[in-house]
Amino acid sequence: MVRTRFAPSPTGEPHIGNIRTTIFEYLFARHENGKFILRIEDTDKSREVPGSKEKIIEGLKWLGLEWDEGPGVGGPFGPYIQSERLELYQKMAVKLVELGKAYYCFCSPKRLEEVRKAQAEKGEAPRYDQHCRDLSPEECQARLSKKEMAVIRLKVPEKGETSFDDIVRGKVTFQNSEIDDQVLLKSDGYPTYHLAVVVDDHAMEVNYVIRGEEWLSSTPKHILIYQAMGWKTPYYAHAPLILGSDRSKLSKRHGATSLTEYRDKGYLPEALINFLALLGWSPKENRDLFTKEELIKEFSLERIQKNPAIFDMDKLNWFNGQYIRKLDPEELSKRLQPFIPSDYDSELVKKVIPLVQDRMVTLKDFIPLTDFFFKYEIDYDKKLLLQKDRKGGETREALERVLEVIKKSAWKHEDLEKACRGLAEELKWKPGELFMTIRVALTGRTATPPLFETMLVLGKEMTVERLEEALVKLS
RNA sequence: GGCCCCGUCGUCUAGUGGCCUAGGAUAUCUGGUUCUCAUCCAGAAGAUCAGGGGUUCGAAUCCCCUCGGGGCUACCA
Repeated sequence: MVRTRFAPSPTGEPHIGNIRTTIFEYLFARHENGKFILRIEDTDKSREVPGSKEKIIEGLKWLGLEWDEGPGVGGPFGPYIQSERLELYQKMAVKLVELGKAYYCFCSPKRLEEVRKAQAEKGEAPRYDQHCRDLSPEECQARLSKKEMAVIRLKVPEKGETSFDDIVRGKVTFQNSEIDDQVLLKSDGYPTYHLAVVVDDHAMEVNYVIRGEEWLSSTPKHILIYQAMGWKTPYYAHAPLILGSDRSKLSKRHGATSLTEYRDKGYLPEALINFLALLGWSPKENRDLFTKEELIKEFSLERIQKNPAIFDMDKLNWFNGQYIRKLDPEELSKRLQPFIPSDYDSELVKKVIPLVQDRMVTLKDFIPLTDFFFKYEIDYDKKLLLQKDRKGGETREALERVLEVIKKSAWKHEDLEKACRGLAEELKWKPGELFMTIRVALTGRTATPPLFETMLVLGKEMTVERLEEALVKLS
């Protein structure tokens, strides 16, 4: 059975690039009727950010990427939080030492620093000089019992090569001589990522490791650990990175990088999933709009792209607009709730929605598009009432006639429009001209939903009031 | 610097030796619909397939070199 996992480290906001890869992990697991696991990799105490674990969980829930095992839902291989599994890693690290595949290292950070500096000066690659690699077991025991600080390092073979068959990249080979003797267990008793990820993926029976390309060059270290332990290696699929507009790794300065930010900016989870799934992966079918279910049906690892993709906000906006338009108005009003003040009249909101559904790109657009429906006073420059070459006098006169005609008209779209068009003809105004003046009087702006729909939602009383207000402005 | 990965319209991509004088989407522009703004519809422009060599009757597709971009190079993930 296929088992994939998302293994975030709680060091900040859920990054949109990781989330894209997570979507791949999720879609693949679902496509294969496998399991999707969430595991928190909190092995670096110093970088941990309080609350970020909760944010990650909240973000996944919001996106609808439900996990089968992990925090909150449990599972047969728990706990799913690495800081609660320390003993396991320690045991495994010691076992590697006993197997002769790893060794204790007593070098101080200061010495390591000096070694690296010297290497840099000589133009050599910075790496551990294997100073402690051949310490005798007796000496190690002696120093350990004196409570000397130590780490456990991987004893990388000096010769040979390590290669693997990456599902998206094909065969990738590294010379063992190029691989550093990686620290596996830190002096504080915590594992490094490299140890923890292998131990847990094995323990949790994860057989498909799908992750970002930044991990490609550490994969041989992981394979070496699997081999040292005599464990079966998983299948690897390294997905391309997501880049910013300048082609460097997507970061803060390119705009929003956090999942929660997109939620707060009014993006729909279904739009985000659709958009992100198509960054670095493409379906066989030549179309863009896919529901989560359709993505699950279509997804395959083989169609993951090799080259990195640039995050294009314009296209996300297009997707979001598409999904907003598809929403049932009732549903849209639900989604809008976090974006409108709680004292807004919900009945009025429902009446306004159909007028702006085609005009919204994000949920956040609702307020700026419609605020004039919800307040009594509107503020605008009276010049907007004056159409090209029209004087104040004739405009006032026109508005007076509009008032008159509207008051007499039945409060129906058809009748209102007929009355106003008739009036325009009588006044020898182009309908558009007259409509624009009315529009400004009613809304304070020049771009709005269609005029008569707007009137109907505004109501007769408010319509009349605002027209009178405009007359005052013009006097 | 070293190692590894990558290179098709601005962007996301289709393409796995002939269907490619390279298709779709988005963005841009133009036109239509229209009371404005959008939506919607139609159309245009936009890629000498990074460049150069091969292989082949034939290459975006296979090989080599060059160039360019990216990732990694921590007791971070």
